[in-house]
Amino acid sequence: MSDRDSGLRVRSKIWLELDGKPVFGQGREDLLRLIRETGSINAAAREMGIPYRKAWSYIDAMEKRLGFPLVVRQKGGAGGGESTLSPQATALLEKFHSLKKNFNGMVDRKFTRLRF
Amino acid sequence: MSDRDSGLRVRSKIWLELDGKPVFGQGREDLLRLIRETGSINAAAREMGIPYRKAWSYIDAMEKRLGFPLVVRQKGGAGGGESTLSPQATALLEKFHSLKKNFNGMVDRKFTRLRF
DNA sequence: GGAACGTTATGCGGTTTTGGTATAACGCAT
DNA sequence: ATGCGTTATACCAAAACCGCATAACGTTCC
Repeated sequence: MSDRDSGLRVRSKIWLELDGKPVFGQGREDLLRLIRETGSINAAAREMGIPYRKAWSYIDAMEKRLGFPLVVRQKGGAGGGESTLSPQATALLEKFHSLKKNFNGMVDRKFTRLRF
Repeated sequence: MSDRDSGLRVRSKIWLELDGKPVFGQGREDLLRLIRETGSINAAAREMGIPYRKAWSYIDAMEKRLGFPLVVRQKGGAGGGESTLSPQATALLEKFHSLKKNFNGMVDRKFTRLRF
């Protein structure tokens, strides 16, 4: 190592775009995953530490861009309502997880250790 | 190919952080490079299609976080003034370029071609 | 020596985007 | 019917953004 560590760290991320606009990334993956676990948009938002409003607008924006439903919502009913993932959302989650896993592994091995 | 192309594209980027805060990435690299080429913050901003104000605040923020000068400015003088890159900025540019080249090559080969 | 010029540097309103709170709608259980 | 907790939306505040305007500066030209 000829370079002294200056504290600069290399970071990177991967996401999905549609027509040049971001549509799915780390934060959205976490959100969908928590909705699947908790069965509630509200609970998922709380657990992520973001306001419900933000979680809802995330979902709304994703669905509008993708053109198919990600979260099937039921308002009212037992417990006030609930939300589950659509089959397409589950599939997307699975594929993105695999993609991210490969990406992170590659990046960690080759780049993240670098110092400037 | 079992999947039909839905238009979703995989994208990724790499950048540098200091204390968990982003400090240098693609946009800043372009900016510094254009300043080196044109010898002017103003001209660089124009060429990037961003307001001078924004370019200036980019540089200011970077320098404050890094703790050393990136752009040596001279206001007044022949042509009204000029700006050149500090040796440290040139070094940073070179290192980041190399890093990005490796990163992009790897990503293009392994991920960008994927379709969802 | 003085005015002009183009650049750096900074301030200021108006505009748009984002965030958070408050409120309505809903439907099962009691 | 009433209560409850959720989804959904309206509304206002806060923050980021943009463009314009202005000042400071030093060489060049007259």
